[in-house]
Amino acid sequence: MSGTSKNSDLAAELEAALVGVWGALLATTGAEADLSRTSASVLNMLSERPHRITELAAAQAVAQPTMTVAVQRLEARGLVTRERATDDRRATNVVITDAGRATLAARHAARSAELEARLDALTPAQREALAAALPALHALTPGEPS
Amino acid sequence: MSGTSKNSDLAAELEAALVGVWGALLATTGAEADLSRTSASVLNMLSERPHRITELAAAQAVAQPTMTVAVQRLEARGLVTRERATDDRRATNVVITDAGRATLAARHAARSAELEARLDALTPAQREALAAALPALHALTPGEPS
DNA sequence: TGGAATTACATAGCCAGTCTATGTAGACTG
DNA sequence: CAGTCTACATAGACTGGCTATGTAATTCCA
Repeated sequence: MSGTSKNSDLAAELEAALVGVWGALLATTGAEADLSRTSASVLNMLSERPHRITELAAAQAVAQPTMTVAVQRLEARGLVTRERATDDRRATNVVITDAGRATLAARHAARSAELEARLDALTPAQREALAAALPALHALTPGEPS
Repeated sequence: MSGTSKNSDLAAELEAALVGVWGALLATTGAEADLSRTSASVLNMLSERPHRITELAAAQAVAQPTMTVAVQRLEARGLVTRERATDDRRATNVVITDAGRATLAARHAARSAELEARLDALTPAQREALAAALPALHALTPGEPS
């Protein structure tokens, strides 16, 4: 029962652990940086290069009108700008602003700090266990490269 | 730089991994079972024993009116019932229904199946690494006992 | 080449879920 | 027994998601 062993057990325990950790992270860092998961993820995409509304909607798995409104909110907060695409005048290029990059950086810093504080409280062995599990965690996420 | 080593690096990588895994789980299992995180967590609490609105609100770290409305929605969907407490007639005991338990079971099954399928695709070594990291993951979550 | 289909986005209306402020009924207390 | 406290409900506002639909630009093809 321990060699072959039940992936379902591991799945259940892992799920519980993930719920706990993620919930704790959300509770502590989600409050300060008042960006929804979708908005934050959009900003992350835009930090690499401009994207169109439709691209963003597809990438975030939300409906296009949802993304239209989300981008409008981001624009109202000065985190992105919209520009008419020159090649296709129906389309809009959404571009991150300096303020957007700053917000993103602050959010990342807050998360890292929070997680780092929790990591500091662990034993070295526990930290090593986490580090050793990182590749496996990544492997659980097919869509995320590298 | 490797013995003492940088928890900030581990924090950053761990955050990225958690975002990925959690996002993937949400994307696949979150759609079907249309329960919010709070509602699901409430049902989970109620599956053990009935609770009062205030207890639920405190446990979920939401305001009491939020929980009142959440319970009303759950009641409208037949997942819980409310009963006047006999000892304190101001208070309400929120009780899970059979439908509520069924919903919970379906949700858990979907999550487990999804995660198990992903685990099956890993190498045994990766699964062992995840199993070994479970205590550390739990330790990252101060609020969650055992 | 001009009308039909398609595409990219916007608008409108709805719902869930969260908040603060406030109301109400029961319980407690001096 | 009057005042206060407690448990919950209601009201109003906001974010963030959805579907259905509208509009303007582009593409396609007969």
